[in-house]
Amino acid sequence: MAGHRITLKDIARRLNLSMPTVSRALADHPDISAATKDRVREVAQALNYIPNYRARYLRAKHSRLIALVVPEMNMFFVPSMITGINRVVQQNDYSLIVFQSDNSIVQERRLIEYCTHLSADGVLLVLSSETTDLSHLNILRDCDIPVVLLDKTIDTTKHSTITIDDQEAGREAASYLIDHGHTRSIGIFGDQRQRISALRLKGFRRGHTERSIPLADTQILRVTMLDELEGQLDKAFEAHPDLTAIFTMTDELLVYTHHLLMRRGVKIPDEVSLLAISDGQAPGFLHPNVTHFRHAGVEVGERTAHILIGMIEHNSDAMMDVRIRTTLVEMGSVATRGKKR
Amino acid sequence: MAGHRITLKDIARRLNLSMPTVSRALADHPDISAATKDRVREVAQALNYIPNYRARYLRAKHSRLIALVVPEMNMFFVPSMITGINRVVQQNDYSLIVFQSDNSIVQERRLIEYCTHLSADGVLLVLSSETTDLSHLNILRDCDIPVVLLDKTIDTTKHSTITIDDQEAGREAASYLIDHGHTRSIGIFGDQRQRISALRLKGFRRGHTERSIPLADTQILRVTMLDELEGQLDKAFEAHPDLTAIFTMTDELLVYTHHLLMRRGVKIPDEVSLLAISDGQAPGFLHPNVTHFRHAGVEVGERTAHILIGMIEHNSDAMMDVRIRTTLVEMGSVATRGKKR
DNA sequence: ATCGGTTGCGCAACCGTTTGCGCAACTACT
DNA sequence: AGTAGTTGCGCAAACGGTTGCGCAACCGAT
Repeated sequence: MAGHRITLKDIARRLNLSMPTVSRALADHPDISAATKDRVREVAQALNYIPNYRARYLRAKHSRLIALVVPEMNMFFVPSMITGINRVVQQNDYSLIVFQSDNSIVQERRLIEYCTHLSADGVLLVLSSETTDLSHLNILRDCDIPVVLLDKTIDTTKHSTITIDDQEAGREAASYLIDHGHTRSIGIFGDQRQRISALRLKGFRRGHTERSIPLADTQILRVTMLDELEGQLDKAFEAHPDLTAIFTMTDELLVYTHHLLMRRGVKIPDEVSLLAISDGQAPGFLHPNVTHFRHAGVEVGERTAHILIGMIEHNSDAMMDVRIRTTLVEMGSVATRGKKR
Repeated sequence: MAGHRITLKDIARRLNLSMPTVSRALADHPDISAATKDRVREVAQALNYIPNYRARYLRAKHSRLIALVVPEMNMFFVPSMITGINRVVQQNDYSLIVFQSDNSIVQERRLIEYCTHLSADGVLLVLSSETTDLSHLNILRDCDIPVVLLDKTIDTTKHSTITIDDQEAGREAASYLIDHGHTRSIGIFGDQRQRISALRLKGFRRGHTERSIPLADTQILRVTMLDELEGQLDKAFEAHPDLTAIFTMTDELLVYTHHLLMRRGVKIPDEVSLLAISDGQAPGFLHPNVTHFRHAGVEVGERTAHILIGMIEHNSDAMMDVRIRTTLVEMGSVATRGKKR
């Protein structure tokens, strides 16, 4: 029986029926009598019939495929985000197809194009760090494929976007530190060409000015490559012997900063307090646990997938710009200083 | 121009050619003259022609789709494995489609079936923890879809399998500790119903007996749920006040164990040495860094993908059983004790 | 002029499924 | 008996592309 997959035609032949009848029987179409449906189902079962979705969706305009393009699988945000996306996607009978651009704009463009070849019903995109404009998304619009940008974005976007409220998170972090008496902290931020970094820094700054706490430029670390961190941190400690707190903008920065602090023998939070924006996993296994503003990847993924599926199914081209608020999770790495609080 | 995607027919009409000619021109078929090819390509470009892969592969027997089914996206192994798989898959012009079974056998079965609907060319499967037999893979054989099991497997498999050499890794770990003078260590292992746990434990045991070092059953922790770990660890410390080393079987166990040790104020490696089998990421940001037998996810993914693609393209049903050796990465968390070298 | 070979293209079938429409047979109502 | 409505099914086209084969036109060699 091998060498040939059972088709509707086989079933039809076996029952002296026509293909359309078999097709409708399996689809539970009202035109077909109950008796026939039973016979068809029985034979389909016996012959181990497996529908061919490629053929089915060739006729339909949709494919029930959703593509996700991520720059890389880092260990923090992306896996949990995929978990969230996957959950919603599977619930709605779509399949998720994952591509990785390796932070290359060339790859990203190629993959987006590939999505059109596959006739994906929708695209979820986390921009690569090289991406500076969104012209390569035009092809999606030409094909009427909705796209939602996640997490990372750039300024002039004309596309639906889900991010966390980066600026607000930065502001709250600063505010939280100041509330606990930390008037001299340093903030560790990523590549400033990325909007996400710029916004978090902007918020962090604003949090200080709002409370009229000075924030020198030497209190801001801008880390493009992770291996610069150690040197920059050394300098910051030298410039600010009185610093009492450190804020890290991402999980990557957090775990490495934590590691460096331990190596210096710095006691957390007795000597230096530590605060982060995080997905919530790393803070739980670092010691001591780290207080953070949580930015739950699963939830971001779920909401994003919902929005995309909504766009697909209601053919809506409405542009959304959702900003997800972070939530404070106190885990004891920030000590209270001075008279405040 | 919207509302209708350009097809070969459109191009053909525009050039007064037939569809087959256009198709062959774009495929660079030798039967077509260079002049015609140029004209076709030009028009295709101008009209923004996008091939429909569903239609193309309807005729071909293959889909150039590879499905990956994982139980969950934990933060350690899976992301790096996906990175590796993705690299090879993309290099070979396949696409990777990722499903998550949430550690449910029901989901796993459903997803495997779904792979057949999609006519995936091959399936990569990391078994869910609930899976105890492989009968749900028969449907893949019926459809001539090759499958490779990764990382996790069960005993009676009749399928190609890529794992690390779990038993050997366990043995080497024990041996390494003994070499460094640790004759009283405890080993932390996962759910014993999983083959991977049983093998690593078996190896750890053998490593001890080979060197005639006794290993009491109280030196073995079997952790099914992570929250049991703390209690079991307390007991072990009580039962073996002379213990000098701890071995953890996975990254999850490592980070949590590390956390608990820090909380107890245990100095690593001065008071207790720490050794792990790991993907290599966590040991780098824990403090101190952790010596481990590395089990590189990227490499596993790459090799697996290669093997699967080989099976697909050479139609080989040869069964392979590849065991990848781990490599020792010394990061200073294991101290040398006693007279031994 | 005849023949064999090449070049460049079109015809038609095919992949597996869905769907609009038509139609025979049957039922029920006047 | 005639009409109208229903029930259950088949015909054929369509989705968008690929492929085996045929064939006319042209080439150069005999």
